[in-house]
Amino acid sequence: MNDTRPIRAKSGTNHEGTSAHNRRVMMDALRMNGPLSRADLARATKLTKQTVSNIIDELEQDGLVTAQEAIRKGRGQPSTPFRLVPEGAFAIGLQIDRHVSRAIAVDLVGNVLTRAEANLPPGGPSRGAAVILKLIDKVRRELAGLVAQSEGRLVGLGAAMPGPFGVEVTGDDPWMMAAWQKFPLLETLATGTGLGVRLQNDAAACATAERMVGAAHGLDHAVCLYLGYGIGAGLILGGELYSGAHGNAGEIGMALLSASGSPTPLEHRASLASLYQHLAIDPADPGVYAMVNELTLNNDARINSWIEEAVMDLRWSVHLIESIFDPQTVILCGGAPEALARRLVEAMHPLSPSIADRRHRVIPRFQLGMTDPWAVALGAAADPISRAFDPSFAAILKDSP
Amino acid sequence: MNDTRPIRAKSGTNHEGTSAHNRRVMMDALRMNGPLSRADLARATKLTKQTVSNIIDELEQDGLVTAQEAIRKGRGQPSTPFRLVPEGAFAIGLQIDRHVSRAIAVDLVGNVLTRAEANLPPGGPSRGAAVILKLIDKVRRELAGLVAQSEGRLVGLGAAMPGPFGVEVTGDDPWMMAAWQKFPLLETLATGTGLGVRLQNDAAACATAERMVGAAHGLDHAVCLYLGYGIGAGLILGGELYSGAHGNAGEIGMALLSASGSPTPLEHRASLASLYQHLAIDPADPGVYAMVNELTLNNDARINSWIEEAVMDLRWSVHLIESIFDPQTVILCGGAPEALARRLVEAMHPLSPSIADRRHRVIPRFQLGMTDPWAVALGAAADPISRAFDPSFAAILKDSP
DNA sequence: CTTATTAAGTCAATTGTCTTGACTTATTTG
DNA sequence: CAAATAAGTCAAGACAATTGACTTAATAAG
Repeated sequence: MNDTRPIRAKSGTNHEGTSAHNRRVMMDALRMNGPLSRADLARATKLTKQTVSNIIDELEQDGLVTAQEAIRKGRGQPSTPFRLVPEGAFAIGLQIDRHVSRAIAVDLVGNVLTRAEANLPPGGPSRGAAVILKLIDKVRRELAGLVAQSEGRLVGLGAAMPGPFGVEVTGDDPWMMAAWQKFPLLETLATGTGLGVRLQNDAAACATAERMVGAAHGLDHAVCLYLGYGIGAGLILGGELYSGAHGNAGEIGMALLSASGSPTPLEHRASLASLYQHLAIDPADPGVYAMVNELTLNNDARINSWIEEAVMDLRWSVHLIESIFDPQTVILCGGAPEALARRLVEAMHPLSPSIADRRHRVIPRFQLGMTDPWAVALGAAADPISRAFDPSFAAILKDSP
Repeated sequence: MNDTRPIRAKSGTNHEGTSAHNRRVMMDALRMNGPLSRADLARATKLTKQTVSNIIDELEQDGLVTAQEAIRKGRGQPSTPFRLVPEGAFAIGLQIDRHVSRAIAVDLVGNVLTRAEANLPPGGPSRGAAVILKLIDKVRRELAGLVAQSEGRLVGLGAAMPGPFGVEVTGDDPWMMAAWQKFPLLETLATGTGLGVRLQNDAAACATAERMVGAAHGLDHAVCLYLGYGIGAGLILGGELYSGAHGNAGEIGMALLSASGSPTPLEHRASLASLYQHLAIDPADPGVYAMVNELTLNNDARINSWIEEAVMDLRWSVHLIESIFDPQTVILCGGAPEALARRLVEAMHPLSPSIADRRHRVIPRFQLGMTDPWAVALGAAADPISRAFDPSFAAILKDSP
């Protein structure tokens, strides 16, 4: 019996896993509910007062939470609410887009401290990598200037770029995304910055941002429809970001709009790329965002006709997402100019009847999320924070670090 | 500060959570890899030999694992492999279909011990509930006759029926599924049997079955396309069944086949319902399964024309699933007669090019799973087993029981 | 054939973390 | 001012994993 096949198994856990989880649960409770007393935390987490006291002491010593003024609220000893300390941790987020890269520094609660962007030189990573590293360094030094000892509290670097990953790019590739795909980005960033690095696609990053500080805050099942140069979905399933087997979950842009005839990917119709084509403008022009915004505000006829078309496809997408994921809400977020995004969300009503038409619904089926060119970078930065502090199955297991 | 709003938080954990998790991890490792020695388990789970020894002792005492003969494999003391004891636990599965109900008893490793089916009287649950309870009781007593003390080892009752749940049924409803939807099924089953009961839709049940003993065994990301009277998808995401916010995730049958024009739900074209309509036969006839099977084997022209149409829609579905979920594989399973399912899987090739075309792929993109009218009942029974013994985040937390 | 080496598994003590129950503190109510 | 109530602490205890030395049983090497 030459038994060399690897044994596959989930990892076990031990006391430290327990403790790590409980710490995360405390932080999560404070993030979701605002300041809470130790007694509140004990009730909410089903741990004992004593355990909570010990953990809160630890977190306070680590500079992650702090006590507020005691509150009298009836009989009994006044309670001492604790809250998260924003300066308790920082993370850097990096967005690599087709012709621009953005870096951002955020704190524990998602405040943006500093940010910077740079145009990416043509030619892909061969020259772009250096630009990116410089950009990260700039943001990092600015952060260090703003906050003493920020370096020691940097929990990681999150990167986001358009997906899909691990697939040969076929067809035209004006922005050298194929080259970026092949480039050892994670290694370059890790060695270049000395930080832990993770990569996700831009839709997933947006979902992470919406979950930390946006419309998906506190929701365990939400889908973010990211309308950017392409279109994708970021999936919050069961309280965690879902990435699929190869990090490509949510690539709804590839979904085909009909089963027969000449199948058109959603992306060819509902995406900024299709809008640019419709308007016959150059997407590489740095002024497109403002231009589209203004055209939208001016009720431009070509924009309107595109919206009319796109809305049909977006309604279809929302219906599809609701049927397949059964989420609490669908959020439109990401790279579209704000005025356009608003118009789209308005124009979507009425939505197609779906399984999501529930009688006692309180959260809207479809809503507008962040419309900010920085949303992806913010989400990229939110990822390391989330990995470091949010409760998750993986964090309990022994093989996570 | 009248603070009566509920505080939402994840629950903490303690020693028992740790221990429960580690027990589950052991069982899971044995299920996935076959018999393993304590030393193997220690390496695989990253726990110490000593811890593994203790846990295995416990599991052995509980009758869940047992030692096999020692194996000499080189230097050193021979190892003693342990394996799961099938008779260590049992569960009952119940399928409520449109005109028939099936009950099944399975053991810890998914062996079917006994099963029975009964036609459901017309009129929905008012008369059907009694039939179902009698059916469960029959299977339960047969199980007790086969295995001494099976009652004490029954971990629960799993029920499966067509979804979606919590939605008004509109349109025609020949099988009173609306009445079943409103009926307090869980309560009736729980009080009628004294067992813990959970409900899922039939596609989810199939996925659970495929994961325990079928094509999804050992996979963490798999989607089961369930072709039955309707069509749905059972989702294994991140190693666990995903049900969405309201238990309706995977209702792909409602997905629309085109974004514009007159949108047709997938279900209207790719489902046995559509086949029956195409063949102009009565789906309530208990002989349909055999009839369709025979027609398929006889290369019937009407079947072939339906297949030709359906395959286009199924290709679209697989492409959609791959784009959105990025799974390791897609499995066709469930209620279609075996010959038909085989023909469909063959006819699906070549699949539409998708993100799932990876260079070093070993698991097929699309494959045939269980084609057995009992698959849904089996999956229903697998669910309590999985809940009782598989590692999961929920099992670690304090509020799970 | 003897000894070294290797690996599986056990024993007993230790450590880390949560729990328990009694106690202290601070406030409101009557 | 005493009783009631709630927050929070203290110290001991319980539980489960870890540690390191030890035992057992096999093969390999000289």
